[in-house]
Amino acid sequence: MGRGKIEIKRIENTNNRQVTFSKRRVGLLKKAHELAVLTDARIGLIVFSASGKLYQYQSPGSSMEEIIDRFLKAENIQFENRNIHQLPSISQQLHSEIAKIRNETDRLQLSLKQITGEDLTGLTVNDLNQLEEQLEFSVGKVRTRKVMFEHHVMMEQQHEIEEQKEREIREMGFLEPFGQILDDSRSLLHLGPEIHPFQLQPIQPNLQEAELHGHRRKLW
Amino acid sequence: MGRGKIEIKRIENTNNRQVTFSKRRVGLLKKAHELAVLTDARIGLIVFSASGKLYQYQSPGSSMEEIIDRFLKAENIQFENRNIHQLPSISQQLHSEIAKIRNETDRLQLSLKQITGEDLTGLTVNDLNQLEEQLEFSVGKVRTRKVMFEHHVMMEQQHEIEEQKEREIREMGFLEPFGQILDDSRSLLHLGPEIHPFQLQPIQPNLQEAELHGHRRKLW
DNA sequence: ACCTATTGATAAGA
DNA sequence: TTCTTATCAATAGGT
Repeated sequence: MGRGKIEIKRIENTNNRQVTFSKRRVGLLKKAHELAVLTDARIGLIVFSASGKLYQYQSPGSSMEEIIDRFLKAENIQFENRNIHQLPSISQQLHSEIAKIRNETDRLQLSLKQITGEDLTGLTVNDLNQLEEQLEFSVGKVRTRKVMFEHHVMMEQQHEIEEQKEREIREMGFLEPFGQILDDSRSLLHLGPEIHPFQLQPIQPNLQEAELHGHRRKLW
Repeated sequence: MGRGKIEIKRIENTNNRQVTFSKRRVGLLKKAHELAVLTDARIGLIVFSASGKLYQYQSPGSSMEEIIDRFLKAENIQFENRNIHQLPSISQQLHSEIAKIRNETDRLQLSLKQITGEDLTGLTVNDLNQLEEQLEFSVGKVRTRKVMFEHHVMMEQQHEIEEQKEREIREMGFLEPFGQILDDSRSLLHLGPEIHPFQLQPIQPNLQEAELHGHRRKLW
């Protein structure tokens, strides 16, 4: 994105390298900020220039320590000389941040109460119809997921059996020709040989009539 | 840089927000990598999606721990210098308060995603059964509520009719109202919320890509 | 720093 | 989610 294309490898010319660092560093921080704001991501970015100067970015309302903390927990890493300290802070900003998140929390709590049926006060008949439809949809997703699980387990067992057979055949001295075929067929099914966290493909919900418990629903 | 210009502020549409996150996350990591390679910078980048998934980048030949370590040391020095004029404890408290509320928010968001079927990753068959049960319960509540509404409307109409009759009768010279019983039925609608909190333990968000994209419908 | 031709990133839609 | 493509944004090279 400039007057010419450049390869992504170390820029040998010192001056160009420094200029590029300055320009792209700004661009990177900007991108990080945009991502954080647009999508509610929590971001921590640390940049040391070749000459050792530090630049950093953290998403609004976060401290780098908070992000690092969370990162280390997620990574389950023990970190010894972790000196937590305080960045210069504007407590007013923090307070308004807190208010913001609290609002969000309240909103979520209400949503949950409504969707669990714990609190349906204030909902119109129309709201209730929509809610019911959402719930039907959710039930469908859950059931689909369950079926997929069962299927997955079945395949797992099938695989065990196949492997056992294979071993037996091999022990009997009739080896070779079958192994490859089996492996191929497995890869077609995208089944890993080990236990994988199971994943569903996104399924487009069927907005058409779904009849459950003999209850009829209207389309919208 | 797309079909249209967008403002840098939180994207309200959930689907767009997730899509944008996925795309821009890739872009950001790429930019970080390019800066690192082109200019010999040491970079550590930590990104948590709104749903708590972790993504990271570190420049070639670095580990995130190394970068964090270096960051903390560098910050300490800077901080030491500024510390004279700062009272860390207050904003530290605020940060930890924010972290606390955010955890709660994350938890709620996950619960909502689970109950709407938008994200069922990480749930065991047992969890799914429990969830299904909860959903059936919710549907029941919603339907009951709808029935009560209908009943209420009916009663309302009935009441109209009765009053009309009454007026007619009165005009004809007779009296005697029947109203009290009907009013009682109306108070049934102000049922207090019954408690049946939905509870699946929030799952520890995991690393790397595992994006599930449920269907989303705006209810609230 | 500023300028702008070009390449790169990405929003919207399929 | 992935692919395409029209548009907007970043930036390489130059002043």
